[in-house]
Amino acid sequence: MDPRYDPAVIEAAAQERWRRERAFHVVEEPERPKFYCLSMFPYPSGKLHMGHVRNYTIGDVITRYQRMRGRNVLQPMGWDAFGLPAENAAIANGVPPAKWTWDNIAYMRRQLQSLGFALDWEREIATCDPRYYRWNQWLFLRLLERGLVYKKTGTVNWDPVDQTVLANEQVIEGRGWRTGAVVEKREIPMYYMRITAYAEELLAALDSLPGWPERVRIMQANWIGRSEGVEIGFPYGAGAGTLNVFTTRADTLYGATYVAVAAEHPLAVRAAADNAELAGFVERCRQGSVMEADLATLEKEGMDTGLQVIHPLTGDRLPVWVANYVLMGYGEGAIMAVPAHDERDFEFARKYGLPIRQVISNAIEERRRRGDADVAGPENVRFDFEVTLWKPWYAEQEGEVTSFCVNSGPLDGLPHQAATDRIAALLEEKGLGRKRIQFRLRDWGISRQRYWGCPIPIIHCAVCGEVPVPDEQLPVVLPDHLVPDGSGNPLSGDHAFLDCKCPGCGAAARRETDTMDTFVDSSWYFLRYPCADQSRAMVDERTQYWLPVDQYIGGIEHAILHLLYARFWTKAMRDLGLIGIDEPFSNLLTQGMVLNEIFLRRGEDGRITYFNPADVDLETDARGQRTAARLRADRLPVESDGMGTMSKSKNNGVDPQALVDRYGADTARLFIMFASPPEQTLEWSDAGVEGAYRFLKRLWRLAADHLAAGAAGAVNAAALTQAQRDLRRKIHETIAKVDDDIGRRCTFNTAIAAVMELTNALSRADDPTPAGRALMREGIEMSVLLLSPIVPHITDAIWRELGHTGSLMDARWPVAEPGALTRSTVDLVVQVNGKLRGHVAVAPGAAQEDIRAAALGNADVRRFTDGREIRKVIIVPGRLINIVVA
RNA sequence: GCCGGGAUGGCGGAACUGGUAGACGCGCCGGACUCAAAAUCCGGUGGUGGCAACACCGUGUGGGUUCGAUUCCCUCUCCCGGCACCA
Repeated sequence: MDPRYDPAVIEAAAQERWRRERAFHVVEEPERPKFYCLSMFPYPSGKLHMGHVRNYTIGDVITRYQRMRGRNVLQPMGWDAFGLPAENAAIANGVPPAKWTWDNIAYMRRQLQSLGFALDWEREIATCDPRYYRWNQWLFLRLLERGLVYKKTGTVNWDPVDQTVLANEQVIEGRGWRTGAVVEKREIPMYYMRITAYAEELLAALDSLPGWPERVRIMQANWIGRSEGVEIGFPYGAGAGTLNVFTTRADTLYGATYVAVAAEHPLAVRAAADNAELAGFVERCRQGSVMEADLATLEKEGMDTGLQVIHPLTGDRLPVWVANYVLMGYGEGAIMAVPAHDERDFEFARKYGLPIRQVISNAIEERRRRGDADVAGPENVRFDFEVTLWKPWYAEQEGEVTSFCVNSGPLDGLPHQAATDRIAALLEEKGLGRKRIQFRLRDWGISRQRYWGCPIPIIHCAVCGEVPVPDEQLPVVLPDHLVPDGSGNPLSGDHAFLDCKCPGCGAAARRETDTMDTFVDSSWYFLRYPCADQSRAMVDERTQYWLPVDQYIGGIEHAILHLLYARFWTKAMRDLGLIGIDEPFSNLLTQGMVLNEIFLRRGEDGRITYFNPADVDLETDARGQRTAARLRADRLPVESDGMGTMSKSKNNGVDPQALVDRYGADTARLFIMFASPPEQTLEWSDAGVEGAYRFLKRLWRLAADHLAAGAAGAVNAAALTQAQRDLRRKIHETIAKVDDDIGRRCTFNTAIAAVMELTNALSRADDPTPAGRALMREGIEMSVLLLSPIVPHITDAIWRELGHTGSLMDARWPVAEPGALTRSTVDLVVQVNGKLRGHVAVAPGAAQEDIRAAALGNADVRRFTDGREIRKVIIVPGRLINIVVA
């Protein structure tokens, strides 16, 4: 065995053999347990970034582990190939998005292969391939037939200069990214998918996903936002219908002092028609972006419409305001405002001098008011209702402080739920309200006014209207030679695409030029890998075999949208009879982002220049504390701006290719798995990479030194010295630990640390006896097996050097021998008043009395207990004794 | 603004179910090898005090529960992800 570790040679050899043997290609074997291991497919942006390497290494470790456990494992890969960056590249370089995308795919595929991932490339898909996206179109038509796709207007960002729709990302501080023009909101017709039809199931089924992180399920539940409330009609007065609002606090109806509608609400539009000032306000509300984050931080503004509605119970006339904090997209686009008990209404009412009327009180305040001396005191002052100051208890429903209605006629004295029930009954009698469930979730608008996406299969006919493209004419193929220039969709000017015949009447007609949201592409790609070559159907029986995905791995940033849309599509396809599963992903692992330090200099003109950490040298003092950071080129200091996600704009990316070229794929894989647990953010460290490389060199040398000393026999467990038994226990404890860390916990960092501990122990062993040599061989073999999912190339090479002829990838995953794990004594910690004071060694399973006596008799312990009263002795079996003294 | 998450030595992190805080790695210090350096190997390394044995302090802030809290509860601060057209 070559004493020098040469990753370039061994990695190329292993990869070539895997390719020749089609080692990663799998076929359906119904009698074997299957395992579908899926990583989120990449957008082909040009080259891999560290986030990809992390994502796919996690998936590869799980894949190889499950394979060694005997499962039939599918790990596919493909390309989320439609989207905005291809159009941006076209604008910048004049290259057609299709060519740019396919070139990127070819390059990134080679990169993935060089990292040694066990991917079945024979199932590769790209969403920009008509053989894939024709099934987007086909399913769109099926959903259209069932009313799950429909058309209505939606609000978009409009750049008035470029005359084009902008993505949220293209709106910078309310202005268009290219033109700098103030962005407007514009209403345009769009196709929607009726995801809200599945809202109840999408919410309820979260409970059936124990393999998902709690935080993702909570985020999805909050996103769906089911709330039970009451829809209330405020009559316009002259017998002309009602203004409807939805509220979860119908019990505060008597405190409603005004009604507010969104600027887009029909009532606001009507009122603005003959009120110039109001029209101006509504117009101002139309400025700026459509993003909720922007809207939610706006200063609350509003204007009286001059219109009034009638309170359904008191008959009072309430003013109708237009308010920018009322969202058209939620509920009815109108609210009843109860300033006394809603913080936003309170702020608004204070600003515009609208009346505030208390209708909720609480027991403590009421007792104070009646002069109950027991509750009089400074600590209860905060329960005074005060009209100038907001206090959180105003908005309490029922909690520790019992609240109930006041100043509310028939509701007085009732708590929240009873009052809500009463109000609903009273309103229902009058035909002015009913209980209703409202979701925060909105239907999914899928129309995009863009070129580089899947065409929506609709034909516009002057006679027949909007006509679905017949199935036999699918796919509607996107022309691949166009080059967008940033001023609208080039499809609108491409007559070869545009012009067609109406399938209904045969007249000349025009194709729909909107394309689909790229979330559509990614909502079902995992169903297509199993049958990527199937040309006659969207999915087939192979989909049935592989689904659901047993382990899905991807970035936490997809916790809501992508995962919710994919769940919705799965359910919709199930209801079309295409698949037999309810949920697509049984287990979900959400990886954290990859960060790196940001270095910069601020110029005199305030301009910031960013420097790549690879070009910066760090200086430290004698303790290792950072003293300076200097740019290598000019030796002058640069400023650190902390850690941030690797990005082009901050110039703090690390190119995975450079890493692989210098250290090899195994070092890259090892470092990225060792640096932090997968769900946490990962901070890049060049020194850490060196450390990973050093470990692999040590592992290699350990094996080479062992082999150089000649053959070793098998371990005879019955004839070992105490030191040998201890080492053997370490070997088998490591097996148990690594199996648990990889198989159950997915904490690959601690699995690697455990093997490092083992190889450290092996290096120190220095035992030339036959038994010692046999133990060394067992230890090296186990280390190689346990590390093989993480660093498959070096372990494959050592495995062969050890004389094995079969493929390591298909070797049996090791299992700890129970006999090797037993101990003759257990070390217990002794605490006095919770502080560590001593240790005692006892036999496993020693009686409590004996443990107690050993602890109390321990000399280190008696220094702290002698002369003091022993009040209590707590014994935690196998762990510690805590002696409580006075 | 709203929803979700995070904060532990000089640094990344470990401590899994409330039970020895700092595993493993990096960095740093000392030593071996070398003409020398690199590489490699050996030893040390949370802070403060002490010659030492040892003691005290210590898991973002302030409080609480407990025999015992990095872990559970409340408060605050800062950082990160998402907010429906980036993917």
